[in-house]
Amino acid sequence: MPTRDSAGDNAALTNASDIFSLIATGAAVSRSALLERSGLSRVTVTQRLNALIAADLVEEAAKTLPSGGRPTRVLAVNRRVGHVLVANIGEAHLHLALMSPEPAVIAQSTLRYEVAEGPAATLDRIADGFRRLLSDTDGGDGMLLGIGLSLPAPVDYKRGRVVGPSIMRGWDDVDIIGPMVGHFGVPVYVDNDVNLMTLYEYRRHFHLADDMLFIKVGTGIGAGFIADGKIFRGAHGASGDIGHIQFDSDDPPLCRCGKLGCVEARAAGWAIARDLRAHGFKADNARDVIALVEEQVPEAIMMLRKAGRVIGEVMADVVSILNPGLIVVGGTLARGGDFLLSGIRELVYQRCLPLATRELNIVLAPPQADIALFGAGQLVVDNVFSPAGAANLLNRMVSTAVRPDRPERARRRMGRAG
Amino acid sequence: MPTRDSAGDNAALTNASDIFSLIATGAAVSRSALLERSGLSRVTVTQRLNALIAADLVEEAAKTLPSGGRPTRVLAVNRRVGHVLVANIGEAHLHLALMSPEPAVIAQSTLRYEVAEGPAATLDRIADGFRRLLSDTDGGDGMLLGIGLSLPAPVDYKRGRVVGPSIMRGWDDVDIIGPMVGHFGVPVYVDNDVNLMTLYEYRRHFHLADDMLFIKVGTGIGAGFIADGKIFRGAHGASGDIGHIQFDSDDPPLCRCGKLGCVEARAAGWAIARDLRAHGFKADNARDVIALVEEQVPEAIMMLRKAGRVIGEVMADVVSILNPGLIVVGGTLARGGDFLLSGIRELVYQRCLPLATRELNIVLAPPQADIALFGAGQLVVDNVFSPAGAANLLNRMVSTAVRPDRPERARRRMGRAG
DNA sequence: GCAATTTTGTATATTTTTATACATAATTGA
DNA sequence: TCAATTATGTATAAAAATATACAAAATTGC
Repeated sequence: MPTRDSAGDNAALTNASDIFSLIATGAAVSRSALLERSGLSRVTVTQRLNALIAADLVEEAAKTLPSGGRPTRVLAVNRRVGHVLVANIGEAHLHLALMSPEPAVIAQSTLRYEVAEGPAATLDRIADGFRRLLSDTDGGDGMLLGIGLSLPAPVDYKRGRVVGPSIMRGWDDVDIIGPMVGHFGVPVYVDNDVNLMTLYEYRRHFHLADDMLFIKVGTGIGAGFIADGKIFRGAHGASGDIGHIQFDSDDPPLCRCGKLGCVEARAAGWAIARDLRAHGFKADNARDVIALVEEQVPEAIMMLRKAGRVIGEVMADVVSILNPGLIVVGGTLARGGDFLLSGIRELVYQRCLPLATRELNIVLAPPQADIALFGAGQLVVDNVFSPAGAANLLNRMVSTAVRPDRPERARRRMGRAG
Repeated sequence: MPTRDSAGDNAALTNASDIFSLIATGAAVSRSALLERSGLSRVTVTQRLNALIAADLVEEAAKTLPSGGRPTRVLAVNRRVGHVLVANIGEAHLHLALMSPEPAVIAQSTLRYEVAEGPAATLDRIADGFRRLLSDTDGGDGMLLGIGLSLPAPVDYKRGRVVGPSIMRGWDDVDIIGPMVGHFGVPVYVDNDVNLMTLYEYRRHFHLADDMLFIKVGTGIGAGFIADGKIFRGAHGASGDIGHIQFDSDDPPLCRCGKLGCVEARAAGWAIARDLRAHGFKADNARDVIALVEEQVPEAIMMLRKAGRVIGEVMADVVSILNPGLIVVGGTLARGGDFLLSGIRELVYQRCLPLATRELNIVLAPPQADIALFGAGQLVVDNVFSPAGAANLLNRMVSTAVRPDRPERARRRMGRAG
């Protein structure tokens, strides 16, 4: 049986991971909520909470909640408990960031690269960039909690690998997690960029809903889905591939995937840009299309409205299949606002039975940059603060003796209870 | 602090609900697995397990597993621990059954009724029928664990109510659970029949898969979906409504729902029967269609193949959206075998990208009657044996002092350990 | 036939948790 | 102003769980 003092405090700390997780995930932010959610006795909750407070992992917020008697003290994870590293791997850029657990950007950098460099070299550049971010910020507060990577390709989440040929040439079935864990020795998570956008929109803006369908309409078209509060990924990480659903029409356009009549070939940014070029306009991508719409160019507006109806057509099928209560539309073309949304709504309300649509909300995502990057941060935090992740994290903390920075006077403020 | 003996045994029993749940759900069926899954110490596991064995809730199977040393003893819930009551409410029949927890039928009965009788009268008839089943079998072993009801309409599972106008006229937003709980005082679960079919097919035949899409092709067409081992129901219980997805064609047929061109209007049993009648054949429903197919009537075969392609068309969209690893086709028309399946496969493999289909299995459900009824039984058992359900169940058992029947000599075989 | 291995049984000391109790703090409303 | 209410703090006895240890059972393989 280990003697008291440092080893004893460490045992108390690792024993408190369940309380830490409840606070860190927001599932319980007061002593009474901890009592209720943990199933432990009041004395044990106090003992474990005191261990977390003594270690500066948890703090009592200045905020209290009125209760009719003594006010309830709100608890929160110390924001200096640690940080996460995230990267959004695009087709031409690597966007890296060091973030606090909110997640909020502490520092960031953007590197140009080419897919042809291949995954090994790219992951090394990302690792180098991460190290530079850490050294530039003097290592940030506390410890590195984990790393998140976003990719514009289908990802088998469990295996942490890109699945199938995709625009990320050379990345198919490549181990991404292994090298990154080798570099930093922390948990690493990889996911598809639309899934990460979906996660972030949900957690930041729509977390009160049980489920949410997110449609990303930009250069390409994709969807992410939250079911019972969690991302739904499908058997191989390829769910939400609505851009390549085809439907018949006269003279169906050829898609980049090689099939005829795909939704993407009709309504994606690149397809609208193509049609605008055919009308003599200068447009290469979704951003150019939106610029023309914002200039009130009638042809651009007409094509965006038409794209809305095409997207609405496939949305109607999705609504029949998934029965979502909320649809959020984001991505570059979403900046077209009601020009896009009205077409989506028209087809969805026209095609679906009333049962599926009478309580369905279709809204635009709030404008914000780098959503996939923030989604990667959110993914890391969600995993690291989960019950299993918290146990692992506290074990890591006691074994490396790294605690959040804390002034001398605060050290060991609380003795062991009971 | 309660004194020992009866009260002490009861506390030991309710304290053992977590162990009971692990065994009952099959998550752990040996002492070492219980040790690993419960997180408790070996002595505590033994103490709680002994309490369950003493109460005849759990038994050591004759079966053992070789381990290289002393063989591992397999544990199982005593099948006399209790029973469940289930009802499949159809459009013209009520099919009731008393089942053991496997679930397996102990006794059953079928009653004719009319939807127009309304929910209150119908639920009373079901309650009467349930009481008759109980009295005919002398109450069955142990206690009544719970009740499950299957309905051919969208069901908001959390609220236990039919949602929206449906073929169950008069049932919209009616409280079904309340009256049934009032009658029997046990947990009651209500779900859509296709969801229950999906659950049963999954748990009985395909439980090793992470996800499964089930298509019921009969009089109507509907789908159920298992994601991460659980039924996915959508925001209002209306997911899987693929029968009313429309797609364009010349002269689209009118559906029963009032829209034009629905999948159901083209490929459901009633639609094929309509087309066969137009060709002079005598056919009213899916069963009649299959009878003609089994007689090798060319027109019936041609229409079934065509229905397969229509269903395949919509399945292709579903595959793009959900990325399932497995599709199971059931319902009356599934008895058409490859006449139906070949069309489904043709369109799915043709329409979807290789990533979505290269590891996709499309199979027929094994032929079995009353799948929705068994699904209702499975739903009850899954809930009652869950960690929370098991805690509730053991509390109910100690408060009513009802235990599985047990001979005198086996009583209190094990004293309290430690 | 027997040693090694793995599972299961039982006992006891130590640690942890819970139950119970008394007390203080900080509102809230009459 | 003060009693009532709710949250939080602290202490102690009792109960539960864990760690540790020794032993027996039932294979398995040489």
